[in-house]
Amino acid sequence: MYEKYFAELNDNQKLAVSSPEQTLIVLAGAGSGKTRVLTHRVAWLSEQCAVSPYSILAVTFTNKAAAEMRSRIEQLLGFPAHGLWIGTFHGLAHRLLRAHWQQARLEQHFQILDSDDQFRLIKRLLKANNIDDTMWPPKQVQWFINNKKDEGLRAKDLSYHSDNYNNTLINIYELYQTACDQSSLVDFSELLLRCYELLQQNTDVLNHYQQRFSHILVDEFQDTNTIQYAWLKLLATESTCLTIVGDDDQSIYGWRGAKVENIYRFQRDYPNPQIIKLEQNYRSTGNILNAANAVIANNDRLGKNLWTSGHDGEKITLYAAFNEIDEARFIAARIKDWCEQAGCRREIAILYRSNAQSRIIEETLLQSNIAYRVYGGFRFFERAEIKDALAYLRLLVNRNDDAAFERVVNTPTRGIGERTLSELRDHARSQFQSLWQAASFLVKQSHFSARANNALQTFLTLIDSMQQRTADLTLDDQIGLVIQMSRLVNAYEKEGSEKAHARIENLDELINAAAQYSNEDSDMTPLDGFLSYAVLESGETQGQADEDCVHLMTLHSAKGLEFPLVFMTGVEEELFPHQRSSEDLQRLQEERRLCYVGITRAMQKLYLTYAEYRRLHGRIDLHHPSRFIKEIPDDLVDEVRPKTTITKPFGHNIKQRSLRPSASSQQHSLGFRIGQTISHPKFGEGVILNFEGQGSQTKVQVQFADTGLKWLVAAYANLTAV
DNA sequence: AGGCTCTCTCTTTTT
DNA sequence: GAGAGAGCCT
Repeated sequence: MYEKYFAELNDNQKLAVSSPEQTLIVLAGAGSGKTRVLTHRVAWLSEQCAVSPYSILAVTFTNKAAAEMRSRIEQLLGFPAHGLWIGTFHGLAHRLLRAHWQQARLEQHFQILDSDDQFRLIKRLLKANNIDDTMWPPKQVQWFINNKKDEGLRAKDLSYHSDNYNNTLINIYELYQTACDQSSLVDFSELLLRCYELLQQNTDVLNHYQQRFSHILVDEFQDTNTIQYAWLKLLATESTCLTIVGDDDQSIYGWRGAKVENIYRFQRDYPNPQIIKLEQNYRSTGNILNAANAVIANNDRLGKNLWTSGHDGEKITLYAAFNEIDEARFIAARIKDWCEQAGCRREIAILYRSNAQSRIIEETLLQSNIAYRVYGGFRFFERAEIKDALAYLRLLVNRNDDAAFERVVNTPTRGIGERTLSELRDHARSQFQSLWQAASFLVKQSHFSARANNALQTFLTLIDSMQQRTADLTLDDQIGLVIQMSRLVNAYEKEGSEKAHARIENLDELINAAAQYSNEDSDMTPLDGFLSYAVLESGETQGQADEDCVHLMTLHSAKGLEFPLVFMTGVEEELFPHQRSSEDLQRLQEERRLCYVGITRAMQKLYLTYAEYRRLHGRIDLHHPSRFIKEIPDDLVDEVRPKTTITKPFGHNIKQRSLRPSASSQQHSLGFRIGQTISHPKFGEGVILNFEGQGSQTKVQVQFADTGLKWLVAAYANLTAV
């Protein structure tokens, strides 16, 4: 009778699926069937342990993971799992806040601020309060606020020091929160923090959900941040059954607040958990796994070792490209080979550390007639025109939404200039009013010039009449009419460019999206629901999976995916590990985990490529192979060098170079020698400490008296002997 | 208001 | 080198 659940599961997976323990930790290595265990466990609980789906809460990080989990569970159960709560932390928090908006001290029609909205709001606040945005750049302020919220800290929880920088940040945080509250706006971090406070401060609400959710399952636990952990801890009582699944080796989001330590902490907070390691890998060949194991072994970790019952497979190919163009051509050639041997493009992924790397690869694939698709990047609901249209809708729902007001008051232009707006802002601020309230008041007073007054009045009337005329329409008709009345399309038509044309198409697509949207089991109005959906689930709908394309994406976005053939590109110091991560041990270890994630994406064949010269930030620089390459045992790697035709001028150099770059070469170069004092037109006098490279690409390291240590390309540096 | 030039910076990304 | 943003000019 267990066949249904246990078919195709190994012993440890079976153990995890059917564990009767109250607290279960599944340490699931890459490709070890983690999602399968999670979905089977839900089905198991539901059917074998008679746990009602209503009592189960499953938490993930992305909408995609949540959707996939739901569909796989329903497939196992054979019926739709109504009542089962599966969602992202943010999605679930949002749901709770909507249901208990009063206790959460929110307005019923509160709207969600995305990162871009948040950034703009902060920028406006800095300006309005005359805060120097070179000292406190909006990006940093935003990071500070989100970071504090992720730690569960309000402005009042932070202490002032003698440090003016810090104190100002706290003040801005305070100002920002006041502005959000006044406009009924909730940012992403606020969703989590506000929900935490809701549960903490309302025992009736907390008790209700504590009793309801007898079973809580959390995926990707290594990605939880402080507030998410605290939220779970609130929700889980002594009798709650908890299953957490995670992999400390795949924690790659520390930079946005994720705390790997939460896995270790969990073992202290919940005594005697059952710990099951899933180490059998069903994805990759032995060689690939051994490489991954060898690399990750250099980290501090709980310790797992992936193994496979399959064969060793091909060795990993390491290609030392001459430069990034050569690297891209090599990849294109290997893709051609693969496809000629009956492989197809959709089996292939090209991974890179940073998005900037994709350009050369794209150009090369284009030239080689290889269809590709770049993942990540712009999302539909983040496009400017879509956000404009949505801002009109937000104003319909809530006139006090200052962020929306700012966005569309003069979009498309209707003669409301900067001076009118700044007067409006000043008045609103001094009277503690929203911009809408201030505008209504001042227009009535005929406060502005006749022209400005008129223009503002037109805008106010427009919004009001939008609301009246759309009141009884269906969601898509509502949005259609709002777009029409906003004259956004007319403005783009006038512009007439290709870009403007695409924007019009996107607006049409927005209406389509609205027509397809339905919020069955929610007490929100369709418009509230749609607006929240647009912010919270803005991506994902990347269809066209059936096209036979090579996948291009960052290492980060490759997590959770697998491909028969994988190219990991730009495996060079400075780039990977990224220069900004290589000094700090914690961050370096995260880079190494990223490398581990990258390697374990490959099922059959893995190529690692690096370029000896790469154009980065506009400069062509000599690059060393990544330290991660050295961490892979030699016997797993086949090293390939560029064909001599490509690298002729530098061939001797490349042959000479070992993977471990030799410390310092004592040779003379271009008439200079180590220890020599030279002069540079800009940097002044300095002493030559080192050389790198040969011929016209020779780089020289100089310790300048005034400006410190620098690497220069000798041929261009214009050095003169002193 | 809109377009132009100059300057500056330069990961990773989901919600 | 490229894109974003600020500031300036028309």
